[in-house]
Amino acid sequence: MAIELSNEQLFLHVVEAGSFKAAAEQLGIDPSLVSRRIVSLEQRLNVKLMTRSTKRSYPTEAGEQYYQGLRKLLDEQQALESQISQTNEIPSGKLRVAAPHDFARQFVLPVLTQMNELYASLSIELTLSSQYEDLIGQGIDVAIRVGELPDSSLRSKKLGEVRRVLVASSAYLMRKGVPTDITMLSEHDFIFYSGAQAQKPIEIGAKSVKVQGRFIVNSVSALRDLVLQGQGIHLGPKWAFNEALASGDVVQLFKDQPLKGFPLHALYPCRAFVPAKVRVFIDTLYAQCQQQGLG
Amino acid sequence: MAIELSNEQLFLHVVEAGSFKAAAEQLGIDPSLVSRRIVSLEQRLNVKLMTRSTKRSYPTEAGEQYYQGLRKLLDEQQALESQISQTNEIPSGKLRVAAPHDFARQFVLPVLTQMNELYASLSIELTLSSQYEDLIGQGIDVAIRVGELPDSSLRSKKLGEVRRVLVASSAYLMRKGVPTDITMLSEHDFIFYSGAQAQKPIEIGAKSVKVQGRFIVNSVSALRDLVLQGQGIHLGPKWAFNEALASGDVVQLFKDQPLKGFPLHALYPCRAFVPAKVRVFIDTLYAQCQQQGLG
DNA sequence: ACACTTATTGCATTTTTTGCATTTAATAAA
DNA sequence: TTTATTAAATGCAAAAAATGCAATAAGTGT
Repeated sequence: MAIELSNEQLFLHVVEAGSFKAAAEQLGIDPSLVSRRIVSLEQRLNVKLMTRSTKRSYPTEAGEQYYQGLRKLLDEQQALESQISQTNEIPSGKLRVAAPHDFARQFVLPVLTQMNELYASLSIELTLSSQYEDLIGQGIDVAIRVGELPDSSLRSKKLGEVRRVLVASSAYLMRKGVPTDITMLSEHDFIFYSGAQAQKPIEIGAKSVKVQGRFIVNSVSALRDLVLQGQGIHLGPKWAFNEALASGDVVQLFKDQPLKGFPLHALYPCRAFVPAKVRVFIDTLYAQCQQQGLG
Repeated sequence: MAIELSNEQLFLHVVEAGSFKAAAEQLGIDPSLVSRRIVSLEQRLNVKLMTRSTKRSYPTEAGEQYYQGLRKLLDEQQALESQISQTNEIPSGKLRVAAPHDFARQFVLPVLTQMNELYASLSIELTLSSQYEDLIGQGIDVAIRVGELPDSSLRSKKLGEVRRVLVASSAYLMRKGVPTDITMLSEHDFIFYSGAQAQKPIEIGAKSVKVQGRFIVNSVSALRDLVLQGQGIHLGPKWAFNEALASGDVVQLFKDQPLKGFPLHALYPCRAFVPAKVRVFIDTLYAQCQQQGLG
């Protein structure tokens, strides 16, 4: 069986498969061929790319660098070729997404599972994290970010606006009383999401009020649990509380007063040709966000 | 003789050589081989890349797109490989520079001739123009820009600051009188460079004065000729008048008053790995600018 | 229409690629 | 330390491809 891959593409497979043999099996070729071609690549570059061992073969430092760079370049080349050959580009290869945990569960996962079903030759790696500042450039294709954008040399597409709500459980309000004026908030127990916004004064309309609380948690779902348990008032993303609001478990305070929302962005590397997998993912996620009320 | 080029690289050669035969001769291979490999590439992409003819063969529209994209990607891959293999990267391939005419003659050309002598496998294409807004992305590797940067998705490196001087010939001043106060400038004949700055009030120190004139020219050297011929006062880049000032043909007015300069930038596409040819060019040009008093 | 140049095709040859069987090397268990 | 196990490298022969030469076809300019 002939091989239709270049040595460089084969190298990517080997790194991702974790061993020469695994790569050979996935591609239906002889392991010796994999070995020979990697050696040939190493000789051309005059650098050892893989550290061989029985259990697993790892890329060397140079190999890791080469892998990261090549993956982008070859993805981009594929995008270019799809474009010029007027082929409907089909997402393929490995799509690596980084997103905040709770947002991802609600918005990203459905998109990824849909893409997974739709495109047979696509594999997916989802990194859930709240700390992925500089993950791009380390192999992440798309990162989702809530809040103002930092500088960065990345491209961005605005997916929508995260509206925020001030919520508390009816049990809590029963116990502590319903604040009828914004200034009354300072007398209440607050629950904060960690990060820049935590413990900052809350701005509602033109007014600003300093609030207090003892819980700071970096998980939206954990915060929702705390709210439902009546631990206090929380200023959080509307999407996380839609259900609880509908069921009446949670009450929205100052419903008619405007609260500043957060912009929501997809960040991806700046390149001339954006691979289909990235484009389709962002487009689908955008549609998803619009549809679910993050317009 | 074996060929060490991929079909894609060969395609770049063919486009640049202008015909299959020329490419074959440059590479020391048979023209039939060139033909076959281009056909093979066309079949893989399912698109006709070249329009064949006897005298010259041109890329089709798809071919042109593919050429532009590939050139960048392969340059970048080469930069990546040089980096990981710790090879001192040697500038090679085609370096395409766009720069304003007169600035290029004084600053860019020396750098390019030096690079041309230093690097045997480098070829150079210099586009002299004052209108090259969006040339990058159309095959230009580096563009030089005087003045404030527009937005753009390009990377930039500040090369220096173009200091400006207010100059006139002694003959002109003899005839029209030497302005001793800034407000007196409004009574003089001015010569303008075309563009945004033309005919705008001149700001010297804290003062601003509206000036008049009938010449607007988009050439620094032509403007210098006009100044030398005593046609009027000109606010122009200092570097263009250094010689004339030293020889006394031209007199600098309000020498001790600060005049706002223009920033000078090199713009180049945003990519993960900047090819050696681009890096070396910018670095050398930077040194050149610093040395010639554009710090 | 003719001369001339370039691209393409047929074919024989050389070179490279590939898989199988085997050897070598490395890790893990006894 | 020895042994069992698994992966990577190597020798070799078969298969596939890449290549150059010579001949043909196609396009350009006179």
